[in-house]
Amino acid sequence: MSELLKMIRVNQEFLNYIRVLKSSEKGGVIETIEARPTERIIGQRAPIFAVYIVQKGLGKCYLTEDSGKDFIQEFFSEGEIFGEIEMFNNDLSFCAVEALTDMVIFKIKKEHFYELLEQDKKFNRLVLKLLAAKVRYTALRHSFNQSYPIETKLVRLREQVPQLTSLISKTDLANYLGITERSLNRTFNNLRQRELKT
Amino acid sequence: MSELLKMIRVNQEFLNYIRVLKSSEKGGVIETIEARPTERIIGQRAPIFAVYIVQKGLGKCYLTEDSGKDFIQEFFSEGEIFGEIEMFNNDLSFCAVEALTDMVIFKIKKEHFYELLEQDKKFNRLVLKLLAAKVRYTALRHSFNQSYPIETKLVRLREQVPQLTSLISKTDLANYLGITERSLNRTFNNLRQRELKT
DNA sequence: CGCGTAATTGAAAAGTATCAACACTGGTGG
DNA sequence: CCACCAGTGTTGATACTTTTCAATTACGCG
Repeated sequence: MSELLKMIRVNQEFLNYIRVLKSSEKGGVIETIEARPTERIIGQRAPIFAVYIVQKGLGKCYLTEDSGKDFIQEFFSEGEIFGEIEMFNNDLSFCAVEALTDMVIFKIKKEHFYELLEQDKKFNRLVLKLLAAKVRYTALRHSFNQSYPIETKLVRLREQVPQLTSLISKTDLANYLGITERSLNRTFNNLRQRELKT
Repeated sequence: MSELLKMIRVNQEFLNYIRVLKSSEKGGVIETIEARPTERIIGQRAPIFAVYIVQKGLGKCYLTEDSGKDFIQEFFSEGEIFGEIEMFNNDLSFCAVEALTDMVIFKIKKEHFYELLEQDKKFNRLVLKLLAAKVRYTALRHSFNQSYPIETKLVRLREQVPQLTSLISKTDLANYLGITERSLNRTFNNLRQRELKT
């Protein structure tokens, strides 16, 4: 697993292109909305009428299982899109999306999203690319998550995101890793102790 | 989690369309290949020059972690495509694909795949759709896998695939669930005993 | 100050992996 | 035809990991 598994996903290339579109003559179809921390942008099992692209800020995409447990699929930041999965199969959303910080978000209504896909080759290509990246990311993360002990996962995360615990709450972290907060704490403590000894 | 999570994936709509293409004037770009059980069709971390669509048979898509553990991403059957993820970002393959039964497979070379995407709107649309379905499937499976005990997972699988153990080896089953064979056996035994008592 | 949410901890219980031994199968070659 | 082999499946005992539960503390904010 030498593959890169970013915890907080971004897609600068896509964001740039959305900005280009926004300032073009057809830019009218791209709205801008805002969200404050804890605000839910889309709910789980809800019909979806638009896609959203993060312009600024940090959000989480999570789903609540029947057992009551939450599982966080991904944290997304600049350039990441959501709501698009549901567009293609007319599904209800399988994730809820919630803001963790103040966010600024582009919003494109369903019908305009379709139009763009049909009429704008570059847009079409970027969406294909980003879907492929999502599949890859999700698949690799699942495999990694199943194959290594908690400690390894935590060490990885800290390497990537040094400010880990200040950015993301312990509760969210635990739900991202699919473990309990108790286990998260114990592992943190073990790591800390071991680091002091050396 | 009332969502449907098929263990063995199929995509009849896509397969039908590939067949239509194959018998059209441009059908020449679609080759047919075969594979026998245990044969590896693509290797992990290999460059990919074509996409493959299953016409008949059953295959598994798995990846080997540094720890030596195998993790099975999915089993695919008729109409499922693989190799496409790597096309869009010019990545090396992150999964190996291996035949479990005799297989017949359509093969479309990279450049022709691109052409189809650009020139055939319906093909383009079907690929978008199928990528979205893959994201959804992978995400839901990950969540489910992390959130429930082994027993629940097994019960689910058996409901879906009654002939489970005759179709898929215990080793593969364990690797699909991300558990050891020992745990798989114990859980099967527990279930069996409990069913006898009632 | 007081409320609610998030974080922390210990002890006990439950779940899973590890390991090592053994059984079953189908194919291979002497 | 039998002995052997490799791969797969099975099991018990044990050690380890993780969750559960409940009790406590810390923190931000009106």
